[in-house]
Amino acid sequence: MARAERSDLLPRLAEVFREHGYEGASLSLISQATGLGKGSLYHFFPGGKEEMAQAVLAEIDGWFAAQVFRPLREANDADADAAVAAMFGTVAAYFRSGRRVCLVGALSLSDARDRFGERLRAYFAEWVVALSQALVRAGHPPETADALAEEVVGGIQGALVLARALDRTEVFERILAGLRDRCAIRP
Amino acid sequence: MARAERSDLLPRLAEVFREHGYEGASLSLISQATGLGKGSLYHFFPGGKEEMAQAVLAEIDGWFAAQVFRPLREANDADADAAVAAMFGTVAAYFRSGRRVCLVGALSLSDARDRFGERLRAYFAEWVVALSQALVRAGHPPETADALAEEVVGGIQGALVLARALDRTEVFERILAGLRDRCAIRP
DNA sequence: GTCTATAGAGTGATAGAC
DNA sequence: GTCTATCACTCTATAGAC
Repeated sequence: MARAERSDLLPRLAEVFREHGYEGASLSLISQATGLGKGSLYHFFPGGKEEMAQAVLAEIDGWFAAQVFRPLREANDADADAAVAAMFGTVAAYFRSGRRVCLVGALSLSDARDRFGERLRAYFAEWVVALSQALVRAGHPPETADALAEEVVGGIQGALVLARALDRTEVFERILAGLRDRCAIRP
Repeated sequence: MARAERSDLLPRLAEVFREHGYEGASLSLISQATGLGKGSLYHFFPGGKEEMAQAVLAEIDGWFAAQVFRPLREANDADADAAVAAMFGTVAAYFRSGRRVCLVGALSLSDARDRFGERLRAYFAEWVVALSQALVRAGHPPETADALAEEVVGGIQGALVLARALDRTEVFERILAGLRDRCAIRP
């Protein structure tokens, strides 16, 4: 039986935090989800629950940097519009059409915001900047691109809230389609 | 010393739930915030913390019904556009430009969603329907009004997430201005 | 006495830290 | 596994209004 590695634990840890939030993710739930005893968990994360959540946030940040932010930044003028369109597909798949919560957004609304403040800020700030730059390269006026990017990134978070409250994934899909439409350049 | 009444407690209770979430709102915090001992709290809310949260949600629902949903529903064709505009002002004031969390939205993302599912669903469903009807009366095509209403109600929730994560109230104001603009009829 | 509101010690269960 | 702290909650006791 192969020994566990810290990086192998992160996806399961992330699911527990997404499903139960920071406070609701008890060590016994985490222990159950990972199959590891408390002793092993403290071996991998000496800082306890806070370090586990920080590691999860760092991994989410890394995934979005590679799969979402970088493609937006690296697109040139010719494929910037396609990169923006691809972002909506990537995001819809990641959030499973609204069935999966955005941990960063959920923590931003929760009591744990102060604990992870800078990480939450950096995630959304990087997303807005990368999207705004891609929108400009796609032909949007620079003076409105920042506001549009904020509206889109916020709109995705709102779509998650609404789809979850109404328990209807179509709402998520429909809002994302509308946002994608607003990013398209009209001749 | 005047005796407390259940209805006097609700605003303070609501603040505790908004600031700490359902799980984070411990009875000792609630006791401290209300100045009441556990005995008094269980006198008013025999069902404990869950009944407290249900009562808070019912009051929030009632406030929005009177201040937001009803004005939208009662507007006639001539003042529907003004009613929609007024909604944005009411909402911005209620959420203190993004400094205050929407308890309904936060619970929808949290572990407590299943506990309050129907209440959360009803709140957003009523908001979307009332707004959509007002948009139609203001002159929007009926076939796109539902989607626009979802985009606006979701957009407000997303604006709260983003403004809180970035810790910038201007982001909330700017997104709401953009949404209000999308509700205006263009000749 | 009854009713309503109050306070808080005490319950077992479970939390996170180690 | 062991630790202490804290959780939601119960229970008893007490106050004054009627």
